[in-house]
Amino acid sequence: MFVSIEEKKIAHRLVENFLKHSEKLPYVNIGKNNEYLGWVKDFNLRDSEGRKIFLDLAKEDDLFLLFVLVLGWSRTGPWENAVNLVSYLKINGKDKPSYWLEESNYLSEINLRQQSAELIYSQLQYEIEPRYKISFRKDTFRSIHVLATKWDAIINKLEISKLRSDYTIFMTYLRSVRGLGKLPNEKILKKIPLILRELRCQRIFKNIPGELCCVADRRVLGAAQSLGIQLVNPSNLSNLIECSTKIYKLMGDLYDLPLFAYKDLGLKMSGHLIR
DNA sequence: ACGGGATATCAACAGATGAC
DNA sequence: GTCATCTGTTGATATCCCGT
Repeated sequence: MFVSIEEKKIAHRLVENFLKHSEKLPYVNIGKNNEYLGWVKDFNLRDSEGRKIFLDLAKEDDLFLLFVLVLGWSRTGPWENAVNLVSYLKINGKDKPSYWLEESNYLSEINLRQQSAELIYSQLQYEIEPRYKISFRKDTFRSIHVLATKWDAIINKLEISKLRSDYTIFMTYLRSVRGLGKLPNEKILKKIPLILRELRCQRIFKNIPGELCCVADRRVLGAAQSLGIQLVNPSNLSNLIECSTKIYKLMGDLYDLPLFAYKDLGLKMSGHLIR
């Protein structure tokens, strides 16, 4: 996809602005070389004993939770729900694929979900209070079960992708699994790059290209539109990759975050920048 | 204060539209 | 006609709103 000189200028300004204000953005962790360190590196949450909640993706259970996070985040609702769901599973020892493989377990988790949401709220210390009451969607649990049934295959595809240095193998496979979307037959798409982004950020797989790591969700697309950056509608895997590639060309190792944060930067910049 | 219906929100999907 | 892109619909659920 074509990147114009004007788009490069817009991106440059946005990145400058983003870096200047990144400390005020609760969801942003930035490293010494102005690179994004990843979302799961630090959720800005602590358990009752004051220990930070985060995912170490070198551990298989935490890797499983990264996928759960993505499933939760791909649902409607405040993003806090996804983070709290992952924290609930981690703190309460429900972070193993084998647990979710059992049909009786995932069905009982559905029934428990209201209590679980209240439980985790009482178990955590928040640096920033969630905006709404924590709640867990029913359909997310079925998807976690499906994830568990495909877990070995998913790991296998990741390994093959690593060996061949082609992570579209993994993406294509994940996209093909039915039941990871909110309906039993639906599939996941938009948030697939997030998985690769977090793995790249933690350097678990060292040959993941940044071009496959930018999320283009509604918020990112909206920001691009109001800034005058042209992105295709990521309605299938090839569009998604095209979109992610262009964002990476513009933003580098900050990925989609400057665009994601655009709203929160309270920008006066769009007026000057576009014509 | 409480329950039920309407509304807003989002991503995925499928059908419609447009370009060649 | 084929392929890619655009648009409208679908479905779950939290929140809002109103009557009781």
